[in-house]
Amino acid sequence: MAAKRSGGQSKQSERKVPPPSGPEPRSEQPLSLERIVATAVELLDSEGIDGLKMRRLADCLGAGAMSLYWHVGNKEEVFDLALDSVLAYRGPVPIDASQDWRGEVVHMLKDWRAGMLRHPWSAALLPRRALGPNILARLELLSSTLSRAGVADADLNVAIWSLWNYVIGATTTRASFDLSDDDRAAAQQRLTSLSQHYPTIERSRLLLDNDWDGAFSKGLDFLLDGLVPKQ
Amino acid sequence: MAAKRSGGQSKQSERKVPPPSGPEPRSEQPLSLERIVATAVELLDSEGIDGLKMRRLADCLGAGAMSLYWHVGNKEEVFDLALDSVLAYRGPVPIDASQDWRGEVVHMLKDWRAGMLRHPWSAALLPRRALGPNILARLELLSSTLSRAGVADADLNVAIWSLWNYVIGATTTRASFDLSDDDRAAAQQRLTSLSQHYPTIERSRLLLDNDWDGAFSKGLDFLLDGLVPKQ
DNA sequence: GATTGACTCGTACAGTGTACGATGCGAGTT
DNA sequence: AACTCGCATCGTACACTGTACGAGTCAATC
Repeated sequence: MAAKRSGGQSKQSERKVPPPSGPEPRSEQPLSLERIVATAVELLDSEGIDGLKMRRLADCLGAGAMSLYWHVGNKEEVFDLALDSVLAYRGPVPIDASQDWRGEVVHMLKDWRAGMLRHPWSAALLPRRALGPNILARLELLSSTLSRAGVADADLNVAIWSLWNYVIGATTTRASFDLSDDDRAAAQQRLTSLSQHYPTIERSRLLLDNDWDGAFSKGLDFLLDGLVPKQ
Repeated sequence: MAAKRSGGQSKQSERKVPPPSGPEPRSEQPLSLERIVATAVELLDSEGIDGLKMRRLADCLGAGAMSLYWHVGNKEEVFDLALDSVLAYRGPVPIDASQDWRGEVVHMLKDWRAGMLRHPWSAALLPRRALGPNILARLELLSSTLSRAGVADADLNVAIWSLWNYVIGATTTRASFDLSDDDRAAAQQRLTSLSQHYPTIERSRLLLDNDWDGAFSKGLDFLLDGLVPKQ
């Protein structure tokens, strides 16, 4: 197991500031990896995953299309960087430190999910990408917390992957099933018209219940119950 | 909650067989939705998700590129059809019927995962697509089985989504992390070089353990333990 | 023979990512 | 001052994509 993508690391270095003349008249400051990634995130937020074109991104930056390729190896790398930039984690309020392991885990995973739903494109991107430093940091936090909570080293692997799977599955699903009301109405109609084939699905209101957050929390509790049985 | 995609349903109907003259000399039988989908699956299997181009698909079928568009609305629809065609489920051997609910659930979910891993592109496709009939059938089976197992209607929703999340997360992860040995070696090296930052990850051999199947089974057991506590 | 409708496909177009090479620029070095 | 050199930018060009459009084929029907 490990991550894909051949480490890119394109050129570029620090640059002399243009003689400090107050806030530039916008869009004339030099290109930089940070600016590129930040703008890519904005673009992804507003236009979605297919809305990110190299030319468009360059336009938003007030640059020529090919200028981006000095800072970035290819479009894929832009995706990688945008994804990891969105997954930074500052940790919980440090008050309840180290007492409540379960609270910490839940907090981090909820924050993870929330962050990805704030940038829905990230959910679709995650499975295909490398493990960036922010993701690894979260996994490390998860590992150490669970270890402190008493999960045996032999089970740690399974525990982490189970939680990972749960979060990934939940966010990708949620991100792609977030519909307009019209869509929802159409889907409801379609489903009831097929209700003789799927009676239990209908009874459970599987596709109609909108309480994604609650479902995520409850399911996470169940999973944690299984992983670390209450003594 | 519901499915995306505006129902397509492109033209096409049954066609008169060319006067039965034994097995055609290959690649001269007429186009059909079935042939298109089957060939698309083959192509996806061998070339991956980016390897499916309309022109290439048409070539493989011995047809002109634009002929496909008589049977199919657009490329997206090809993806939808290929995905659902891969997710049919025949059910378990009917011997142990209805006794062992947990065995049934595990069997279906393992089969689900196995099917998707046989066609790794399907994992990447699933989250973005509509719920086809084969997927809905699996969800219905899951619902009814869990219901029989004693899960309250109020919890059914959470239970189903939890299992869904787990399966989706596990398969997409597995499908995108399936690396060559070289890749794995490189990743191992990279990780150990960062081991001071991620000590617990290293200790748990998170990225190095290759027993995906075992991890999937164990995690699934934990989750089911949480969902339906052993009485 | 004429008409119709199912089906096929060649051509064309508006994009896409990016290879390549020309250009500008600021700092050393001589 | 003239020079080189590395960083950084960008215009042009190319190969390739999905697919709109319309002309073509062919069998069944009138």
